[in-house]
Amino acid sequence: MTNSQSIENYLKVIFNQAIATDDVNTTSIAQALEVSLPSVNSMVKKLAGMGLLEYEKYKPLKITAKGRKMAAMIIRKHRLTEMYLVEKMGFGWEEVHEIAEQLEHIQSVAFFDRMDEILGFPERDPHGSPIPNSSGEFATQKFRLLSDCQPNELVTLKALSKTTDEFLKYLNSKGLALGVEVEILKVEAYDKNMKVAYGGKTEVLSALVCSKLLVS
Amino acid sequence: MTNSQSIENYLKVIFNQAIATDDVNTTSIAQALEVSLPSVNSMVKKLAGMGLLEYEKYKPLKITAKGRKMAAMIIRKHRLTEMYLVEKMGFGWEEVHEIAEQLEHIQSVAFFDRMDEILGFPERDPHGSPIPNSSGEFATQKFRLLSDCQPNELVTLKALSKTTDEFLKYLNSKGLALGVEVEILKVEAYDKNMKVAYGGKTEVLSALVCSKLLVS
DNA sequence: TTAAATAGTTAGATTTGACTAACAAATTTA
DNA sequence: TAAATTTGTTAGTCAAATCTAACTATTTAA
Repeated sequence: MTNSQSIENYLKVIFNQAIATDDVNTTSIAQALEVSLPSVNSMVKKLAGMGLLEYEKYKPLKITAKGRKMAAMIIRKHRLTEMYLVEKMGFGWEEVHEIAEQLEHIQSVAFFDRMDEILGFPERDPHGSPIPNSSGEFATQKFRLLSDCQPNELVTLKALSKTTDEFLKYLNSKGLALGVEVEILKVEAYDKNMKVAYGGKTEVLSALVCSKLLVS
Repeated sequence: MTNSQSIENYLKVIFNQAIATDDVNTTSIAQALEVSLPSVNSMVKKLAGMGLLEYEKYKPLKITAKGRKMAAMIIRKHRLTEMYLVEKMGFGWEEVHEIAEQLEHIQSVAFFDRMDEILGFPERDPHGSPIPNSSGEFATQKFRLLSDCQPNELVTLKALSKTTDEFLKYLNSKGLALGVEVEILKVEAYDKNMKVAYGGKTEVLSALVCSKLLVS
């Protein structure tokens, strides 16, 4: 095999970090994968040898076009799987990440293309993250953070940043789902708590929560 | 991880051979997995250490109850996946083995239990092989080989033994599918070719083909 | 602007699961 | 039953992916 699960996991992490900052550093990869720095160093050299990264000693890493494409295909598998699990198998959005982490390493292209077709070629996964198409391209539309919105705005919840299963369960308990219209009633100056209205009720959302909700 | 994909593949092969003969020998495992004899030898010791096999030097191997159960769970995953791919994702029965070989190593129990539920707890996979339930038990009903049937018998195709994708494509081309009623018209004494009738036509099936078709 | 802290690297060990070469036991067959 | 063949085992090697310990380069801050 030319690409092991390990390689795929590194590539995915590197790709995700490259979206934010373009340059990627070794330490952040080590943290994301919960692996030692020397492990990252040796894998990085290997990936560079495969033409997936540009590597020079002590310089920040850069992902190549080839690396970006391969990473996009893995993320495609992950997000299609999440969508399939929610839409076609009845799982909750807080249950699917773990399962998709495993399924994303399945090699069969036909399997994922069939999922894609059955789902009607969705552009976003259940958490609002874009799903790369079979060429590796995906929607780049940027949403605003709810925490950057002002009182009296009426916005729609479109996606989540940095989710965890715990956060998703919290959102379930508050009746917050993608597509919900939220009106900002008040922003507390002191701690940036937001008083909002949606689904016929009012709630107070902490700054932490608001910084993870993407709206438009 | 206490069970790697490698361990799972060994266990599956050993289990399948144990069905036929109870005793299992090292060489047949090596052939089935396309691996060297010393590789099998060292893995067998490891599996014995895990309580999945009984091993004594130069003696035939025996699978333990624990090993049998673990193997059944892997086979359950494989066969449920095949059934799901055919019934819910529109794949042909000749396409699903390869994909299921990969999916059978997914750890999530919920994923397979959900498949099982969606499929209505099927007892057999698309090739007629029994699917172990979530406790590891499965149908043991034995079918007859078509090659053991006599002229003038009317039988129903129930399952296949030793299938390959090529054989399945051959069956597709002949319009042979599970559930088809087959009447045996004549058995050629010399080469055991069978002249049979089904679906409003007659065909001549070779002894090789007849020895892979299970009927009742 | 140098000392301290952080980030990255090298060397060498470990584990897993494979391999080849050499050998030993068991079985088959002449 | 003795020789030949087949089957199983041991010893030692290798590659992948991890680790710790020790070291070097870069960045930050006193």
